[in-house]
This record gives sequence, C-alpha cells and structure tokens, in this order.
Amino acid sequence: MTLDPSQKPTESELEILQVLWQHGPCTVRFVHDELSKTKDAGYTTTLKLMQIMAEKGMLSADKASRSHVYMPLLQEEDTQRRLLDRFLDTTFRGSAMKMVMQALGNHQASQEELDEIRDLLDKMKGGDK
Amino acid sequence: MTLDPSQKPTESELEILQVLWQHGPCTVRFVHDELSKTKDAGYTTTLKLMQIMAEKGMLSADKASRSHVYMPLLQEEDTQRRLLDRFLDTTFRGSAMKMVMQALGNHQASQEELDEIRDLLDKMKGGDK
DNA sequence: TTCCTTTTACGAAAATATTCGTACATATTA
DNA sequence: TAATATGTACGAATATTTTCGTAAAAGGAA
Repeated sequence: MTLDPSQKPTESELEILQVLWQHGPCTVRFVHDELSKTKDAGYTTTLKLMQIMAEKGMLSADKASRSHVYMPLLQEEDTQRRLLDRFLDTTFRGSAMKMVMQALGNHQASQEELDEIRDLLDKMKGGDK
Repeated sequence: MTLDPSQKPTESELEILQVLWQHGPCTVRFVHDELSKTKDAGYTTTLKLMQIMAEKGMLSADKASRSHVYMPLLQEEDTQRRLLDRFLDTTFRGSAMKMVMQALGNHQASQEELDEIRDLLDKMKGGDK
C-alpha cells in the first residue's frame, strides 16, 4: 500500500520479482512453478509472499479472474541500481572499481561484451577520483 | 566453532568484518566506536554480535587481556568474491556484464582506474559467451 | 578500601522473514 | 450432481537476526 521506492526487497521477494521481470505478469501458480525448479517450498508460501508484496506496494494484483495476476511495480533497472549501490557500500566499502575488477576477473565474457565495456570506458574519459 | 567457508555473513556481521578488515585486530570497544559513527546501537549489541561471530568461526578471540581482541578468520577477498557471486545471481540473474555496465555507469572513476580496467580487458581476450 | 567505570556473560525480548495448516470458495470432470 | 482439483484468505508457527537489560568480574582512582 505504501509505495516506498527505497524499500529493499528481501531475498525471497527478489526471487519473485525476477520471475515477474523476466516473464511479465504472472499468476501465483506460474511463479511458484518457476521457483520450484531451483528450491522447494509450498504453494501457499509463494502465495503469501506475493500477497505481502502487493500490500507493500511492490506488486499490483489483478483480481478479475479467479487466478489473480500479479505485476511488478518496481522497475528492474531502478531496483538493481539501488541494490547495487547498497551492496557496493556494505561489501566493497564503496569501491566500485574494486568490485568491477573482481567481477571481470571471475566471469568469462564474450568479445562483444568486452568491446561494449571498452566503448563505455572511452565515453567516460576519467574524471576525478 | 564450525568453520564453514560458505557461510554468508549477515548485514550486521559484515559491518563488523569491514572494520576488522580495514583496521586489523580490534577490541569490541574500537569496533563499536567505529560503527557508532554511522549507526547507533548499544555497546552490548556489538559485543554480542562479535561473540556470536566467534562461535560461528568467523572471528577468533584473544582473551589474554581483559579487553578481548578479535581477529577476522574470513579473508576479505574470498568473502567479497563469494558475496559477489551470490549477489550477481539473485539481483542480475547471473549477468556479470550487465552489472559491470551499471556499476561503471553510475560511479565516477579516475583515469588510472579506467586504464587499469582496460588493461584487464586486454588480458582477457574475450572467450565464449 | 570504597566508589566508579569498563568489560564480559547470559538470557531473553523484539524485530524481521519465511513457512505452512486449515477453511472456504470456485472451477473441472467423471 | 458428486467428487476432485485448484485457488484465495488468514492466522499462526518457525526461523533468523538484532537488540538490550542485568549481573558479575576486573581495573582504576580517590
């Protein structure tokens, strides 16, 4: 109900948001089946979580048909950016570069992706520290 | 006591680890004073947390003098890497590149840092996707 | 020594997050 | 229609994390 854009989704809530971001508006059944691929919890657990999220204003619920259809109200990129900022602070004491280096070092990337990053780097033209 | 390297520190535990990583072995008093700069909680709260962390095997406690001196048993980089991997999965569905682009886009960097990243990029020579 | 301060020990309260049982309503189908 | 399957509502049990009150030990100062 209270649409607080600074609220931080919990781990479980984030899992649900990911399904919705990836697939668009979904029923509880669909979300639950998706989650079941990687973890196991009861159906009513997923239902309850999504109802709570709707109360919090993270999701909207279309109750027209018997199977309610939920839609994310939090934007994917916004949410990612907010979570990233917080993660950066708590885990890397705010050093984005240290994190980027770690991420690049630990994960294989395609040539296209590397080029894309280079482009971005060029556009950035290093500013103050 | 059980030294499980895959254990995930909680938010509060991570704050404490940051102080220890940054300053080396510390007393509870020191850690608490550091944390007090940005948040407020009672002294015994910090104490309790550090005792719990010692039980979990995250910290070692030197009880020689009256003020016990705590030392991190988790390595900073290891822990950061583990947390980063998890964060990447849960928040960016595993797309390191998407996260890197976001991080680069949102945070100013010095010329040296940008160059450093370019060097790393060159060494990587793009592999498979 | 006596009083005051600092510290640890310990248990439990409070806050937060997750899980599930049960009841009841609505569809589906045999 | 009767039986079964599927869905929501709701409250409460669990689990986890964070916070703190209180007591007792130890140290320092008057």
